[in-house]
Amino acid sequence: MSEPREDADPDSPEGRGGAAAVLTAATPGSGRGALDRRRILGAAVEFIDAQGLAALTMRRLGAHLGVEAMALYRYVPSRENLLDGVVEAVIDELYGDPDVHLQPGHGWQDYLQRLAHGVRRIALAHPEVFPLVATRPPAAPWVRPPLRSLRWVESFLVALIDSGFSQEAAVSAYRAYSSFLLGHLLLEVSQKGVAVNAEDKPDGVPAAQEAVDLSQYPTVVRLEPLLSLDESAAEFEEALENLLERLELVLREGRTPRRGDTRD
Amino acid sequence: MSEPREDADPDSPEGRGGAAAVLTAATPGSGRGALDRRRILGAAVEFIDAQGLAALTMRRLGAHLGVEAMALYRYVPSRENLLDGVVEAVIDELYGDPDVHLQPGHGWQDYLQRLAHGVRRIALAHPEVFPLVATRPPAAPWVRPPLRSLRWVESFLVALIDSGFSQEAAVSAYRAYSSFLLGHLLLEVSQKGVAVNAEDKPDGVPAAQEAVDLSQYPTVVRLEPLLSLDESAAEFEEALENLLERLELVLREGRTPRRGDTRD
DNA sequence: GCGGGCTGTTTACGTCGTAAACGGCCGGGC
DNA sequence: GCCCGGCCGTTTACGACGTAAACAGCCCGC
Repeated sequence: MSEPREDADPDSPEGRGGAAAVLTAATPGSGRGALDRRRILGAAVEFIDAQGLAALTMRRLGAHLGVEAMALYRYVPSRENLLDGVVEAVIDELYGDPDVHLQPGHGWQDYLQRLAHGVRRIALAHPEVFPLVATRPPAAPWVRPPLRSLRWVESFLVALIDSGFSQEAAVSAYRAYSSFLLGHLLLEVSQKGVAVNAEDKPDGVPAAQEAVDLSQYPTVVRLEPLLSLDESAAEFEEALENLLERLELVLREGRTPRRGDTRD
Repeated sequence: MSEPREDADPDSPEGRGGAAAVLTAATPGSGRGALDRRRILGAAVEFIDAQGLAALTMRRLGAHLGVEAMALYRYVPSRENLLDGVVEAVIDELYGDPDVHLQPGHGWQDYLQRLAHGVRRIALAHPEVFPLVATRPPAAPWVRPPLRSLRWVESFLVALIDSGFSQEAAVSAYRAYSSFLLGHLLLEVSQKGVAVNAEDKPDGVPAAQEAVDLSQYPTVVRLEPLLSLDESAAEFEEALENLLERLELVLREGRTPRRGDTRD
């Protein structure tokens, strides 16, 4: 494997020893025996990480666990529900991350920073799962991916309100924060996915250029080196800090971050 | 600059007479006959809009066109390729939108505003397709959804560079803009999808509350009315203008929008 | 008039999700 | 000690799916 080596992204899976292994480690000493929902979900995450989402079928997942497909249905009512469980299992890894706290001990900015990086770590650890996190319908319309559990929504809102945000501002911040995380991480993860896919199919000829005609896009051609640079980590940091500054303004001026609307 | 006008969202499908009907209207006078790729893709978009992505199968799409499934394979090599074509067809509606221009006639801010609203209009017109736009692997890793065509990437970069952005700043702006659009629109569209799904299954009992126990989340309960408010349009506007202000700063100060990194 | 190439149909295969019936095993009541 | 009900994984089966391959009607240039 070729390591990209920007200067050691602190959120990259191998870059630190955080969460991201909680589930598979949860198998008790008994080892191979004893199916249960938790073990099935863990195996599904593992399987998707290794083979991709499209490769996950009930039969193959069963085989991966040394069992027939139908055995899974004792613990999982359907494949759809299994996928929901996978999403939940993956975001639940946040609870195992020692750097992310449910309560803000060092201010709301520190809280949001840690939370954002925790989610980013999960996204990078499970790039094939993250699109699922992004697109599965949430429990309620106002629960927004990627923070899909009520417990985190509660935690988020309390943290901000306790820090002096108005209710409206806290809700507004929740929305802005969700959009930011989702957009950045989905793009980052899918960019890596494309790179990987392109890399692991060596079609005989080193570059099987089905390439479209680039001659009509001279600027794209000229900037391709720049476009190809992976600055995900820096961009993420930059955009996150910008968002926090915006929120800081909202907090200090005590206004709802709305403009031009005179209704209230 | 155009006024936001929060009542009557200007990007909602019925709110204006823009694009979004280009493809299906492309059927020539001949009416029902004559299969071709374009007509198949148009029908697929229509089908997904009406029945949802999960309902799209080759057989059903064939039936929708009055034809057997296998007939489609004369024009479309596989279902995967069909989905790629659907994504392309949908974003190509941008070309039919009279409010979106390939070249900036009134400055880069106007250009980016129009482009953003054009994409938003498409997302709202095809909420079931947009997740596909967001998650299908793009042609190259540096082509970022939702602006997935080289022609628009070229247009974007040229517009900004001609307006005085450095090459680095233009690329950086492209990334920030893509993340912003993707995050906001994916969340907006999926929020509406959930609302619609919840609405169109009346399970006998009006509210078939499979509801989790909310008593542990008092803040969520208290803020639910606020959380349920749909302020998508205002949020979009606010975040877009904020992004443009950020870019304006970058442009005026002539610096790459990086902070705290002393390398250059 | 006729033969070849389009175009849509028929048939067929392997895989999928999952319902239903089945069977072995194991622990508690007699 | 024995038996029996419930748990848990297997077997079998069905209809739908994506798609390969063979086929049939039609129309156009010769």
